[in-house]
Amino acid sequence: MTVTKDIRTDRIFHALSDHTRRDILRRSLEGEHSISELAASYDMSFAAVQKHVSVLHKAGLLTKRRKGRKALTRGNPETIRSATALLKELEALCYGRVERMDFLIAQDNPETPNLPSET
Amino acid sequence: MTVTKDIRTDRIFHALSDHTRRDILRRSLEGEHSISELAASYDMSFAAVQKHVSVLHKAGLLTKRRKGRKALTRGNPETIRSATALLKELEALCYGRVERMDFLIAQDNPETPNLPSET
DNA sequence: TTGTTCTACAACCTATTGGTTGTATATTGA
DNA sequence: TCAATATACAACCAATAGGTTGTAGAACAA
Repeated sequence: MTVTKDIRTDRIFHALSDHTRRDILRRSLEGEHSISELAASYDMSFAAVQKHVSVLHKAGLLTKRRKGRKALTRGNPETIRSATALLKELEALCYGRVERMDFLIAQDNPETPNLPSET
Repeated sequence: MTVTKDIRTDRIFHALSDHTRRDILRRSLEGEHSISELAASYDMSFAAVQKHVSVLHKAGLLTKRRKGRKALTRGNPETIRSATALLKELEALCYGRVERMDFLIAQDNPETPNLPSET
């Protein structure tokens, strides 16, 4: 995997890592919205929402088009699909391990796995 | 969607937004690895890799188990699947829009969509 | 024309991230 | 026993994130 592709992937997942941005993305996937229209829904300044839109835009998760004085945002399913594909690849790696474990069965590891306690 | 679930989702995508962490996750999905074993592969300190593992762990993307003095990491496919499911939901929203656009066809928007220039 | 709306963007502030080094502790092997 | 290994974790630092306010310009509506 190339460095630039890594950086693009970093940007996509970073953009998805904020729930306000995920919400903006959801709405932009359902239909076009102006930034001020979006901004009205959140308890933060217009500029803050504008920045969130910018992060999504730079990640390629949404496109913008001008309509008069409005900037209409629209979700870009292509980019979401590329992220989904990457996650599917990760899942596939796991399946690979399960298969391999069929061969290496009855080995050791009785210790209980350890997920962090919810905080 | 509840706040705590939002926070958990934030953590998952944040953990995925760093290519070193994605690489650690890949390897941990293929099989168990000790932290020092992982750390040997990256051009950064042991402590830095340890922090990356911690981020993945807190996001629920991997589990840890003790084996003597080693801490063995293992990828957790369950969490990856939950992230995949969320992205699939987003994609579905988009399909909804396309359908709706079939009804609202021949409206306006001739302007070209605008993705940011690659940087 | 003039006021309003919508966007863009700079400057600023605080919290978080992603790295570092250093110290402490448990486990292993000779 | 003692040195080496593996981890955990604290303290620190520079850069980035996520918010704010303020300013400026373009498009619209009266």
